[in-house]
Amino acid sequence: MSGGEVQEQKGGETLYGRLAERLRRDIDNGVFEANSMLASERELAISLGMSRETVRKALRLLEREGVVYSEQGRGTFVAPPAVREMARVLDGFTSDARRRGDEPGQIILAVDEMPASVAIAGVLKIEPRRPITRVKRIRTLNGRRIGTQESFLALPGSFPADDLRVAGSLYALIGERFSIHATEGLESVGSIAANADDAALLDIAVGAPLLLCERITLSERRQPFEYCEMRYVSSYRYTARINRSGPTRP
Amino acid sequence: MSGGEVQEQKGGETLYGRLAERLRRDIDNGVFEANSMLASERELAISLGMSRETVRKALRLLEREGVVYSEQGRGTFVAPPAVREMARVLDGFTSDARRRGDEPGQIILAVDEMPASVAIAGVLKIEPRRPITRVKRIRTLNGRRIGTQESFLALPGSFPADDLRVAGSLYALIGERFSIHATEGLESVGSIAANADDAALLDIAVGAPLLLCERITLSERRQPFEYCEMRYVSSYRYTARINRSGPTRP
DNA sequence: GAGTGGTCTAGACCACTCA
DNA sequence: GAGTGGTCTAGACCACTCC
Repeated sequence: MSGGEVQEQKGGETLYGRLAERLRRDIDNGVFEANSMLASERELAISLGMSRETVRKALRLLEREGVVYSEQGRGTFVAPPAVREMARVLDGFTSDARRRGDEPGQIILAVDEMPASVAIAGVLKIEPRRPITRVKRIRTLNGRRIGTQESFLALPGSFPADDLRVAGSLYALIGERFSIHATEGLESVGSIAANADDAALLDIAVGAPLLLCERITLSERRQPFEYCEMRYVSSYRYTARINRSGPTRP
Repeated sequence: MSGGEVQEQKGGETLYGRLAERLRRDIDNGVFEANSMLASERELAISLGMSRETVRKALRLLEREGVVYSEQGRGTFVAPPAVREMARVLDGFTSDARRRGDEPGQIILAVDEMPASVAIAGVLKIEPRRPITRVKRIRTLNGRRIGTQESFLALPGSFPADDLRVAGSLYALIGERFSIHATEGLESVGSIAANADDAALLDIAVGAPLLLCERITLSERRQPFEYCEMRYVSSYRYTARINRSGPTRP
């Protein structure tokens, strides 16, 4: 048994991560045809000089990304391009938009401190009236106004609006300033009619249909630190890949 | 090295699946407090008589479900209840609603065959004018009409509306009848104003804001077999847990 | 029956956190 | 430095598909 031998671990990445990256690139570049079979896990392991479990980790990663799919007893196959091109994660407005080749932007309307209302204190798990930071912005796409966004943040301190203008991304600023890193969140979507504020900010009629997205964002330690409400005009769409895996009802 | 020993594999499930189930149940029943640390992977492995990798598989499964979270160098912790109760997967209208304790229902308006339009043939990757099955339904929640749903299905054959009434679930019927099993899909959401049809079916005013959801559903072999358009009244909401894991841009 | 993915093991080293 | 999760290995058995 030669369990842990040398393990070169170069480049700061993992072995399976590098293999996944390489396979992903090959598949994107059309080295393999859609639905064609990859080499078997055992073949890959032997030819690359790594363990089969490591190959499997790379393949399971690619499967979760929608790049390949495996079937027991048959093999591992290249997913059709339509599937591969699907947006993979809803990781926020900016990258969602960038992924589709659009240029996102923002207009910062306000960054101020206010006492938490009972409702917001409830979702952020803090005491009511504790000071929170409010950030109100207009989201743009290729210069066009497509929605408003209002964030309520429970943070150790506040920051001036100019810092956000410089940083560009709210999450990047919060990560750098307060060492709070967003990991996941609960999102909820629905529809709503534009009110007078929305109408004025987005240059639409009162009563026009808007896409309403609410989000509670969690830190690494799973503490909610942001409640966020977004209202998008109907031309904007929000896209995601959905896994239908049996969760055994949480 | 006694690699593959007896491996009892009873009950048709996997070892790590049963461990995950047990931990999930204990956590739900409050055996552990929120944010409290679980036994370490090594301890669990020894005390349960299984390998550490198997314990890890169970923990990674629970982590993806949002039940626990791990931090390198610190330990594995119970996620706060708010996180655990988050809807885990958007696995279709019915279970999304059931998870929140509501009673979903449907009114089947039409099941018929029609030639595929160019647009639908495009997304389903079939030739235009090939016959497809159309299913139009009204979705209800606790008896109230909350939305319309129109599915366009590329199937080897059709079925009478009564079969769908008996089966209850469209996916269950398709799985049983044609051995096509839905695995994942691309969903897109936006907003739209109600047209005359929507208004009549949902008993709302023309122009009222609706939540528009489109879905392309894929089979196990990653062939698209359904294009589906859903329109929900604004009181209905659609909820999901979002992972913010760096995907290295697909 | 040959080949495939799915599970499981016993052990190793590494990176990290925390006292 | 003790303890934790993260990675990796070499090898085994099982369930499944396809010929």
